Amino acid sequence: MNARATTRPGGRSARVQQSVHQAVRELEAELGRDALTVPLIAARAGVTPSTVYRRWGDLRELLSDVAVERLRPDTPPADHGGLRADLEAWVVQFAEEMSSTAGRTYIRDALLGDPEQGNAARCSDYAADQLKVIGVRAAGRGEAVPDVESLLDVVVAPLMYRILFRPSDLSADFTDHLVATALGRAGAAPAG
Amino acid sequence: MNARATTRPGGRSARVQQSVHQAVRELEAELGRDALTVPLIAARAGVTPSTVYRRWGDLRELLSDVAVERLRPDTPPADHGGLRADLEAWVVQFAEEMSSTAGRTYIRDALLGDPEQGNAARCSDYAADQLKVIGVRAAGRGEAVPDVESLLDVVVAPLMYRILFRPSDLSADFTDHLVATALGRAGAAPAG
DNA sequence: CCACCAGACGCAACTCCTTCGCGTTAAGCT
DNA sequence: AGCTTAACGCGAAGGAGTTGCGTCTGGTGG
Repeated sequence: MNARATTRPGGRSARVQQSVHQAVRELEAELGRDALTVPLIAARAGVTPSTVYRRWGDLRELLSDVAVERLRPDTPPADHGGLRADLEAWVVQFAEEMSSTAGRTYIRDALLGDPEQGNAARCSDYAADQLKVIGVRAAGRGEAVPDVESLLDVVVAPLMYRILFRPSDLSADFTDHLVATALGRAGAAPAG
Repeated sequence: MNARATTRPGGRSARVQQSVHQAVRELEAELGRDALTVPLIAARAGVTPSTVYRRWGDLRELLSDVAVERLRPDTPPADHGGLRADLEAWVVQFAEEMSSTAGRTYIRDALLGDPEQGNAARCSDYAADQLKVIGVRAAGRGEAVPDVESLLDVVVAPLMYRILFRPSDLSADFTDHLVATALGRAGAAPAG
């Protein structure tokens, strides 16, 4: 669950990680993200700051780990009876989560605090997994489904690009346009 | 040139900004990016650390400004006599620059140190400007050109998404596939 | 041309984050 | 049960980040 391979996963190490992560979430809710510091988190978690520094190396890496956890979807995508409906619903929800202030902060934290980019890859895997579930379900209905690769390129990538680089050019029906493009049918005009 | 509007652009302020930016570039080349600190940069620039903190507020915001400068293209896109050739050449060069270690670092810095995301938007504008030049040139030849919006969605976004979130799935001929898709002709299979 | 005003900088002191060495504890293994 | 080693606690030292105050520079109105 941590970016660094916990060579000794049992017992105390797991408890420390658990309590530190929980401390981050609590303090973030109470004081706001900008007020977070390693000594503060360590005190809340009941450990010494040096422990946090040794395990995570940096406040940003710790926040990156926590951010990835919060970006992990907790439920499989909803079933609306058809590929297009499933995709549209999923993209709308995904866009709302990711473009919110909190979502953008989590994305940035996940991207930034991880030199190996393992956490960023995990974020993409979360989306790919969700899309795969939708695809398998549609295939079970006999529908023709685009592969996950192209969905990532055509739907997820443009959405994330706007969230990260062009926040002013993100509108509601842009998501519909993306799904329409992905399914090879003309949809709403690009909303930008 | 700075993210914050320099209310007093003339004279001393401009000199300070100039010397600080140059100090960042020098020290980055000499010691590496991770060794940069505000006091170090300030000493090299011949100013006090408090000046840097007051103007930029943070090391990350300063690095963000410098990163955006380095991401700005210094030359217009090369003319290869046709839209497809121009696009392919530009995408290849863009991909090489952005996916390099230095390029990724600059992108991350630009994204990170800027709460307003103004620097990130400027990065996107750089790419849009280059694409626009290519488009205008092609239109002058009488070629049909896709608009910049769709090029950003179809070419730039998937590329940046892989660079940021899926660094392992980025291959050389992926760029060819992107251009082929953008120009509405089947190209190489997705390389990933 | 001169005086005034405001923003920017230098200086210095203070807070606290960050690092590191060393001793202790606990988890995994035989 | 005993051993090995990774992980944690503790404390000290160094350095980054912050702030108040005085000074200086550059823009502005008389």
